[in-house]
Amino acid sequence: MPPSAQVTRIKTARRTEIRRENERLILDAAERVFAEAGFGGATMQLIADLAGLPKANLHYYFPTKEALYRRVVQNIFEIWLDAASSFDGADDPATGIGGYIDAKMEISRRHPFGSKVWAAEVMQGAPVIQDYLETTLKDWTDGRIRVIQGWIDAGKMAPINPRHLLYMLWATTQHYADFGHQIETLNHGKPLSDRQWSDAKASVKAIILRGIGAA
Amino acid sequence: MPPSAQVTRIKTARRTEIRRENERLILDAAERVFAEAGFGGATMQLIADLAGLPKANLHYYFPTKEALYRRVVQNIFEIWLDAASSFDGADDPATGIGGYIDAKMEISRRHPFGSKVWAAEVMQGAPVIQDYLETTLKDWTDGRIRVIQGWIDAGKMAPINPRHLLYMLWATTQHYADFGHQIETLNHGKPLSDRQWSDAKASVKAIILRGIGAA
DNA sequence: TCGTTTTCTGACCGTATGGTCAAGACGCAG
DNA sequence: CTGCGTCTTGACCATACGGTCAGAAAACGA
Repeated sequence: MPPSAQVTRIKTARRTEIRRENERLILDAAERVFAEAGFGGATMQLIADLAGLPKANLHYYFPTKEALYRRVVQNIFEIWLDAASSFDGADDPATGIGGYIDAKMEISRRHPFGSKVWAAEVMQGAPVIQDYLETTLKDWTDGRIRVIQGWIDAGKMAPINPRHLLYMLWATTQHYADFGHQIETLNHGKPLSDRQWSDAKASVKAIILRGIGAA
Repeated sequence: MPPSAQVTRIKTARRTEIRRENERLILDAAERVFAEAGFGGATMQLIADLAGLPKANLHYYFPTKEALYRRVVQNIFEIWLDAASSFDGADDPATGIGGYIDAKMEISRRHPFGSKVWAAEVMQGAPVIQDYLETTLKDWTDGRIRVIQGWIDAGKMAPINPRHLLYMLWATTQHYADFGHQIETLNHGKPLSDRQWSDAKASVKAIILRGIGAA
């Protein structure tokens, strides 16, 4: 590697630091605004204000509103897929599915905005991430269905339809993020406490694990 | 009743007929557009085109975009509450909850657009129907929780947390509407067939009813 | 200090949107 | 036909939005 190239790399790294910090600032603000207003209702001005930057600066880092939105959706999708690790490496459904429920409930708690953005995107027909649904998500789903079917064949759980079990897991865990406002309203207007989150996790796991005969 | 009043009533009835027909046309179009684009992304022009009416005509029947949206949300909320009847008048959880699942799955199938509008509204903090959540929904929820608790006390089902059971019912059944596009994509791009809908209903009921010890 | 690259930002632009309005069409009772 | 209330609609308006741009400022290596 010639010296000039190394210099360039260092310079790039430094530049990248500023860039990354601002991109993070913008992405955080965007995630929140997109979640609370939807793509159509979100404005670049609102995101800029929340990020504490002038609007023109947003367009310096993200050329268009769509590009910014795409990045937000991709980010949450990656977090979402990471929860799969809880699923793998488990020999029995109680461990695998129980761990998956815990992981996804934790995501709902820690990333409620991202979860809502994802939900809204899918509800509107996934105009931006349709290819992800057809490739990554489909592969992921097929793989887990095989795992669950294996447990059924091994007599470790009742012979339910694995696909609908997966849908139930997704639905139930995401509900605590997507409908968090409704849940909060029904909880005397207060967010769920630590104890209540534990109770929610335990309740979901209890019903589902017993429901599939793995309790 | 004086004759003049009768005449007025007939006239009103005729007028109302036209009015109701056009309102229905507009509301159907609006429900679809709001579901597919969100409130912010929806435009009066789009709704007008889908309804086959000039845009100015929409403003004759609904003064503002918000008024139109409010009506759409109220409509789905009423349908949604009607499913409660399946819940009442049941003496055991298998009948009551099983019937409720059937009813809500049917709503997801027949009113996917309304379901999505409702979901988006709640996800964005229920700016329009917050009062419904605090009054009607809260009362409804408290009532069903008492019913479920009664079943538990009578030993008809396992002692799970009724509130989280309700959330699971809502989440799972609405998922088939709100995430219908994702489900369709994972179903080789085709909508669920009659058989697949039956399978979904049966799977959901099987897991939940067994999960609460009422199978 | 100088030169270069990256970052920042106010001012600006074309367009699309929600909403208005006035004029007319239509239905209908007298 | 006439008069009256309801409905219809093209044209129009003010505003807000996404996006652009030129030039200033800052960062940084030499």
